[in-house]
Amino acid sequence: MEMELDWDLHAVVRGCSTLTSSSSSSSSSSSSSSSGFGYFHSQASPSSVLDTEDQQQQQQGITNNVMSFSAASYSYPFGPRTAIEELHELCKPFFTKSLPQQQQQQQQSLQASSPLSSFSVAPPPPPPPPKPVHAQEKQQRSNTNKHPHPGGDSVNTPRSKRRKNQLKRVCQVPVENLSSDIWAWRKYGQKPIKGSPYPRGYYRCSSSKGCLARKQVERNRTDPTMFIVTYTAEHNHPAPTHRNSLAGSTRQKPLTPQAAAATTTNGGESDEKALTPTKSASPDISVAEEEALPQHCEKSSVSREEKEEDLADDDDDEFGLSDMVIPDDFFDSFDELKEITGIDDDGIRGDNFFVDPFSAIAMPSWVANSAATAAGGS
DNA sequence: CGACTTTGACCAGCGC
DNA sequence: GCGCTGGTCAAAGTCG
Repeated sequence: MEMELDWDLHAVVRGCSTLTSSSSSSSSSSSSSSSGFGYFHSQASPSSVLDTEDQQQQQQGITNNVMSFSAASYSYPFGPRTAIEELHELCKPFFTKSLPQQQQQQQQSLQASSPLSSFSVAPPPPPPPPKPVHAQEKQQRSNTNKHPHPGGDSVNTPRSKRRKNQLKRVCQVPVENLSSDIWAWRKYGQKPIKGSPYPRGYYRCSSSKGCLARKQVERNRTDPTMFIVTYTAEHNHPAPTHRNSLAGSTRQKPLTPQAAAATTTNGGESDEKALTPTKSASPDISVAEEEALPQHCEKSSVSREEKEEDLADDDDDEFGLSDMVIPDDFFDSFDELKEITGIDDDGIRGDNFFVDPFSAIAMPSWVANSAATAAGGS
């Protein structure tokens, strides 16, 4: 049942940083090895991404450009730092550059052939050649074409609605991976998406005011155990070494009257909301979830429709290659871990799952919670 | 008090 | 041109 779905990952965003810290520190303030993410600077990455992206799209569409990241890096808690670094490494290709097509394909085959595909580790991406910044230019252009919003929060980022052909990176992230992002994200909106029973959450980088980085998170409509994370724009600042004051805090609020009402009046997302006992209505995954390491990442600058289409088309592909059958395989795989770490089923499937050595590295408890519920609930 | 989530409203992009 | 849809804003409320 989805009753347990804990969409309340809100603050999560920050939680990710936690995982970077040593296992002893579960609080948000933990320092992360974020340095590893320094690569996510805006200038160079977008362009290369775009380039690759365009190529990929032209050559074969984006459907196959999937990178798989997984809990693999988490799988072995021994050596938090290493795990983190690994994580970062895994994220690199996603954040800054696209994995060479061949590699990605290899990756896919790898995944497809492995029962534990979700745990396969993407090989570190080769250093991409420096490229001109097309993506940003594109975005800038698009922004400048619009009227600055009266209440706009940024001087150089006029309010822009849909950004046609804006560079995007689409990732499929398993619930268990929804935590490993060092960036702090702040939710600024949520909308039900037509055709999808799940709402889409909108997040922006909260680390820096001027940062244009955004991400959208929505549950995969065909596989609720997976989340579709779409990254837009790039961070224009170094990765935070630590999160803000509220980092790691999960705003678990009781169902407010308003939210309660919302649950009954919100169409598509209503069921999800209704299923959210501990949260007000936040069907969408929290940041943490989203930030999770990308299980499957695609970069695309395609328009919405195209993207959705691709995603839809990818479903087969993605599932074919990842076959994220989380429930059994996933937990089975943890049985061994369980043995090693000494945590019990409750620890694994429950809130404490990621609070163990493994979790300390990988995810905050809240993530575990949401992940567990999501995996089981859907 | 600051940062966050929630949520309704606004508005631009897009298809017809 | 119109309507639908998605992306963003901002007020209100929550939390530490």
